[in-house]
Amino acid sequence: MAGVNKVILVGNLGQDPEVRHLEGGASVATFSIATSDSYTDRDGNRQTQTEWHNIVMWRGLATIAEKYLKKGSKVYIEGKLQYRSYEKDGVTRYITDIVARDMQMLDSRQDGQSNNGGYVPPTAANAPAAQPTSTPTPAAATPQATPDLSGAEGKDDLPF
Amino acid sequence: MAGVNKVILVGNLGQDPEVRHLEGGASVATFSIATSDSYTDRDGNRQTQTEWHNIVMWRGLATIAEKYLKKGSKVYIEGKLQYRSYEKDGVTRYITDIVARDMQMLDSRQDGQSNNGGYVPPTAANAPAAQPTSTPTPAAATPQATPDLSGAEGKDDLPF
Amino acid sequence: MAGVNKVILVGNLGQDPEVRHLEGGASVATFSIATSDSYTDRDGNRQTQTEWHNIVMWRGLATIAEKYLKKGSKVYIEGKLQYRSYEKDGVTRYITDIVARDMQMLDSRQDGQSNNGGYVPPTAANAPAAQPTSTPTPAAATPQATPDLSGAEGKDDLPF
Amino acid sequence: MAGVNKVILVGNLGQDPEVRHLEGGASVATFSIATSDSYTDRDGNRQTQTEWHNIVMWRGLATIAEKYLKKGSKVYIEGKLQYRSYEKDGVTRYITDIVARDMQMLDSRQDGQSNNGGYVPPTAANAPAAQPTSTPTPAAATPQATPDLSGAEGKDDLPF
DNA sequence: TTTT
DNA sequence: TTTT
Repeated sequence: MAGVNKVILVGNLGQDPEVRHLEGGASVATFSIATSDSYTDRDGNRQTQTEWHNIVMWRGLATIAEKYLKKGSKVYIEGKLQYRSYEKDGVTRYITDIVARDMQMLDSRQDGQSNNGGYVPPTAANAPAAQPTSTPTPAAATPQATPDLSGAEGKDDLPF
Repeated sequence: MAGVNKVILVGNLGQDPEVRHLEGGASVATFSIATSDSYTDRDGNRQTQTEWHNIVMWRGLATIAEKYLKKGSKVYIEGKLQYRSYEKDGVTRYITDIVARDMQMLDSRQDGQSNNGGYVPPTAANAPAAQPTSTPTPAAATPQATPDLSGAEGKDDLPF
Repeated sequence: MAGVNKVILVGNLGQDPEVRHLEGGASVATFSIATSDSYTDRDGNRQTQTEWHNIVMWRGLATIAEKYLKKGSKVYIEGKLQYRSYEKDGVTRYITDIVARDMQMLDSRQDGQSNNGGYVPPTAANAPAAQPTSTPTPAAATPQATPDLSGAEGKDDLPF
Repeated sequence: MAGVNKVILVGNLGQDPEVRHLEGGASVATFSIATSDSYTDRDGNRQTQTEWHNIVMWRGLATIAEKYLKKGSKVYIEGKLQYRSYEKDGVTRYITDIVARDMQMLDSRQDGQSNNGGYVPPTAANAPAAQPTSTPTPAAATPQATPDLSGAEGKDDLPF
């Protein structure tokens, strides 16, 4: 009954999002993004450490991910940490997911065009806050990640 | 057409929240909180710099602020920066607000009790996520701050 | 003597950074960046509200800003809120700055190249964490603050 | 070669910090903190989901953790995600750590006093930002977590 | 394993 | 104007 659990990432997708459409109508997108840290070690050498984060997006965000994200895309993601485990071959595996609730595409529109040769609808490509537009319909659960009512932030305010 | 505008604060209220109930039914709470920074100046002296932030809470968050926050309360606030200006005596004044969308009370219940001698209803005192419970009905505007449907996060999800 | 004062922004520069080199050897870069919020008003019309943030960068960050940022550049900025005022014509003006302590350039290198025709040194352009290299002596810190309780964000999902 | 990897948590320690003093002189504190999420399930029942986060603190932060944190303490933590793995019984185990670079104690001094009956030195108790005091010298690594140059925040600011 |  |  307490707490703040917030993750903020900016990184690039390691592969195209994998999207599953659940029975209840909800969809989930999963993919990983890399963030890198540079530092100078005790010998004065420049080192880079890369971390790969498992991202999970539900519903509206999943739809946007499916449409607009692909391997290499740079994104801003805000979400929360969620830990889960499962049994496999008698061994328990532990997984850490970042369940997104806000996402921003950080590739310039030009890049998108030059990269995939396709036309990217301005409204979508520019979509400032890629948050679920569809209602967070309580969806079918899946064994691996929990539904998020994602993308609530900001979408709601009226300026006056 | 894009962007992230996020503020995260932990500080103490400088005064009791001031709450206004608007015609449309919405309410707004305003107050300021202090955050302090310490650093050592070039003369080796310890210095503290305190910043006072204007907080604006709408609807459900305003109600919670009215009920549970008071001068001295320590809070965690997540929100966004919003700038506004108004004319007064022929001079334009500029104001910066942090419009909250999530709030956490950081005073222990014991403290509350010892401070005000009153009983704090567990359900309320414990309110884990002090987010607006009332629906973010687009509310009546005010000349000075824009309504935020604040506290949207998380409030929406159903786990399945 | 306590607190968290953190701002996270992703936006585009409204103009080239203005850099001043101070007597002591330090330099400061200032510029503004825009973040936009979209929402649907009560008439169902799509509205956008743009906020312009004053950014201040010191020392190493100022140098990087001077070299690599220009009007239109997209950046991630982490910093803190700082308020100041000054007298002008007998009127006190209030200013809100975001003093950066981390910056990330979010334009693809290709973009940079095509935009300014210049070669962007990989080490700099890629610099993952453009943080001040020079440093005011980190001083002794010690901790502690007050009560707490709360529990807000993300309170929503279920793991399966 | 770029990225943001940031975690912000507010939660309570599940046990006293475990501190190890390494040969090189550095120390590491590890402990876990809980954050909880509440939501209403489809049957209208209030549910809580708790996540346990592994926290790693180096050097100065470790020292502060050792001195001031204990089971039940409420803290604000800012850090980064770091993944590691190790072999055990022929099975590879994966661990996710949050390497802290800023920490704030959120328990009131009064609470601390009543809890442990001890006197909390004001200078220490008041320390606003519990950041590593020791220089971020790339330190001896340990098999399980990489050194963090933690405690960068604020180190650069000049108030003017 | 914590908190409320 | 708060906190420590």
